[in-house]
Amino acid sequence: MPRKKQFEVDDALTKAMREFWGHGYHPTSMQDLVDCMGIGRGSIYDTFGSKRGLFMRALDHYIKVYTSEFQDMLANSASPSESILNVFEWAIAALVVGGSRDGCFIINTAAELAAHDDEVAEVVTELFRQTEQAFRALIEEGQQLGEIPPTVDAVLTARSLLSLYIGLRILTRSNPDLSVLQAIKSQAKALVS
Amino acid sequence: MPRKKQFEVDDALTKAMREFWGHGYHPTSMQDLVDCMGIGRGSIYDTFGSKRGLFMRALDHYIKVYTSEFQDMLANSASPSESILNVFEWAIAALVVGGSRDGCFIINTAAELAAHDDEVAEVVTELFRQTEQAFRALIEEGQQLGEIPPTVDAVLTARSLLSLYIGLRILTRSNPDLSVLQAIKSQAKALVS
DNA sequence: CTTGATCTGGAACGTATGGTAAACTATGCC
DNA sequence: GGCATAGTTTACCATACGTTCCAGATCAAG
Repeated sequence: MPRKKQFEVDDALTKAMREFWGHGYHPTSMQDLVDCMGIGRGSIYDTFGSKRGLFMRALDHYIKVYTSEFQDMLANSASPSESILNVFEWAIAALVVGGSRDGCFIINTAAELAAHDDEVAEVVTELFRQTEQAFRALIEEGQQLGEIPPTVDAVLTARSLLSLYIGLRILTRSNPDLSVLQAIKSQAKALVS
Repeated sequence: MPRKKQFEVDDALTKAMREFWGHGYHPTSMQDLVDCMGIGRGSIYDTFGSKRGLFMRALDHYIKVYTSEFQDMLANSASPSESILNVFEWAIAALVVGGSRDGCFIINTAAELAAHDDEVAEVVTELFRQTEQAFRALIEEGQQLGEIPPTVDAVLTARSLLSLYIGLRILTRSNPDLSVLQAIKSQAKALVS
């Protein structure tokens, strides 16, 4: 009976995500989204309801991708402390290899919207919390393996790593100076050595 | 001969700064600015040229105020390492005392605009550089006084403090969880102990 | 092939945007 | 007091915004 959708929702979401990620919520117009997603306005509104609805879906989509890449990175690391370093190396590589100053979608969104949008704040906070937990788990794992000193406070250090990471990502948006970014990575290493 | 300005430029700038600071560049409309500055559109355009011109002036104004407060804080601290801690305590207090999630204007601007606006990126990067230098000077001063171990790498640690600070400020925008912020402050202390 | 449900793309809507132009008002020197 | 100068106010402009709507295209079931 019904006609099938002529576009893949996930494809469209990925394109919208990239647009929002790079430019932010407010500077991205519906026309930009129509152009980059390759589908009509009507289809966007039928499928996602509103610009904000599309943004929230794009944010969720990013979290899925982000979480997935994060897991892959963990799986491909030789040890917990190397996993931690890889997180920082990965963020630096995004700048060096791609030359992209887009940073992290979640962190950009935290800065742009979270202060005045409680729903966004909740999503963002939850991911920060998860990231902190992931760092904490890696630290504790490393301690059990004996490669991270037992004197390291797992909770406090996980929170510090999160803050260092956010700082690195924000610096990336304005300052492509590698030596600063490498210093932050070194500090992350020092915290778990 | 000419009629005198009926408003104080600095007053108007302070009001505009607060508006941009709290809401960001794009979500702030000229009408918002007319309302909050208490002067007419014409006067704004005559004095500041454009919305962007006003924003850049507001950003400069913030830097003046920020730098001044920074110097005051340094002058009122008992020692270099206490100065460093006060920077973090000050950022936390802005949330606790005022309940404001506005964060730091510069850091918000770095996240919102720096990636696509080279002039903004330059201003922001310069202030980051100055902040890093201030941290570095404090560390070296503390080392000469013997309160910070000579084994601490001043450059690397200054950069880490900057990154921790930026992270703290971004977290403030979404997550008013004090224990996380206190952990970051503790880490800052640990880095210079 | 017809039918009916769904999807699509673009036209159209009302509003709000950043910016401008011009009339009006106040000031201080001649 | 006139007059040039500059500040203020108001109305306005063209455009761009997010959203809605609808005519037509496309599909699957009967």
